[in-house]
Amino acid sequence: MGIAERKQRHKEEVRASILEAAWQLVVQEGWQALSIRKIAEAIEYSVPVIYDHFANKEAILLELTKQGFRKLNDGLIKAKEGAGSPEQQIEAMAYAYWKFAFENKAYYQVMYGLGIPSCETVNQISELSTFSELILEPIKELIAAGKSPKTDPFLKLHTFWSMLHGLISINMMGNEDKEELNQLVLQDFIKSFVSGMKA
Amino acid sequence: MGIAERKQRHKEEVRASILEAAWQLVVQEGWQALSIRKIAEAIEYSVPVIYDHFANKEAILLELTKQGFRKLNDGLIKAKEGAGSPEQQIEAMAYAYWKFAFENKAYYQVMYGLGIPSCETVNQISELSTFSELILEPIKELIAAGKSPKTDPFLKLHTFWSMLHGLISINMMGNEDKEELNQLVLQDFIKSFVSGMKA
DNA sequence: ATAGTTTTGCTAACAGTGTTAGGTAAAATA
DNA sequence: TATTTTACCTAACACTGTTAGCAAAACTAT
Repeated sequence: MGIAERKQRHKEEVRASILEAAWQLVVQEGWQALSIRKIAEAIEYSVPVIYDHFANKEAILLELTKQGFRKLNDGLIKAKEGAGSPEQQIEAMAYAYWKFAFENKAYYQVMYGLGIPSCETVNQISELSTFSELILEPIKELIAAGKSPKTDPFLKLHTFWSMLHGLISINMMGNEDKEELNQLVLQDFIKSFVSGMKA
Repeated sequence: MGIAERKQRHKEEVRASILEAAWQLVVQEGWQALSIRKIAEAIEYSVPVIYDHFANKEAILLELTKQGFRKLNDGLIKAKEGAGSPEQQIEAMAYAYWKFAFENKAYYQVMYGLGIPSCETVNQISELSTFSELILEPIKELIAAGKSPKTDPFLKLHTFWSMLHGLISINMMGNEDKEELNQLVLQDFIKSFVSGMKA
């Protein structure tokens, strides 16, 4: 009965090739230029085949965002593991986040930014991000060791993430001449964020 | 020779009606649903007439973003004028910025967010924002009055804006149940931002 | 091996998009 | 009144996402 399994395997291959082709197109031409027909041409199948694997174009984008979040999370986990103190952990993760965004601009733009995914889609996604859990721990440690142990860690988490996201998204839309400045801003922010919890 | 002027006036009326119809559609159905044909129908003209007034769809969006920036700047100026000390000015402008974003979600999404305008377009836009000039002054005052007068005001400006933008854009994509939290984050941030410059 | 059934993949279409070429009728000018 | 300019529209082109319906291939059962 290896037939069914071979078919299954083939089906998954096609599905994977759709995602791969889609990703290639997004990287090469930007997500705006992504089209079902181009994907079909790339995988050497006709258009309707794609709809046997994905309900619609948005589902493909959603899958790519999931890939992006997985990759981001991997990077964050590694950064955290490689760091020692809570401060260093936070700093390392901030840099990892920053690095991911700029080494994978296409991913980041699909993950946030573009208005394409509907609201429900975004909510599904945000659950995927383990960023919260990863960074909440060192934040709590820092607060506990500081002089204001009543500080709300969720508040700080939210501040941290917002700042990081804002810095990245502002940097992504155009101003490529100010990268050094933003490096400084990132450093400045991390420093003041950390010291703000100690005090 | 009032004929030419009457014609001119009429042309401007049509142009204005295009922008108004476009704006209506963006507000009602979101910017994704905006189409040239819908605009044409709304203004009761045929499609090509629109191209007598705008080079392409993007030019219409660009004009809307300009309107948005004008409105935002007006709000910021008023907020600044109504405030006293540098701290209060910064706080008032942050709230004005926040308020604008959520009372004019469509504007804010066209101004930032959506990947539609090309990079050149965005660069044209960012010059329009007088946010920098407005907020730089109280930042400088605050730094001068503080204990670290060597602090780079541009750095602080950048930090401030990034944070604000990040907070808003994260809040805009979905999580409408956490508005109170984000209000707190905004307060928390402003506080730590201001005190960070005094120290 | 043959008949029937499921799966697989295609062509072609629908409805929508931005954009433009080309023509007509009205208006202004001579 | 004749001519030129302007205003405007119809129709098309080249795309987009999506789907209905059909032909051929592959598998199953007799």
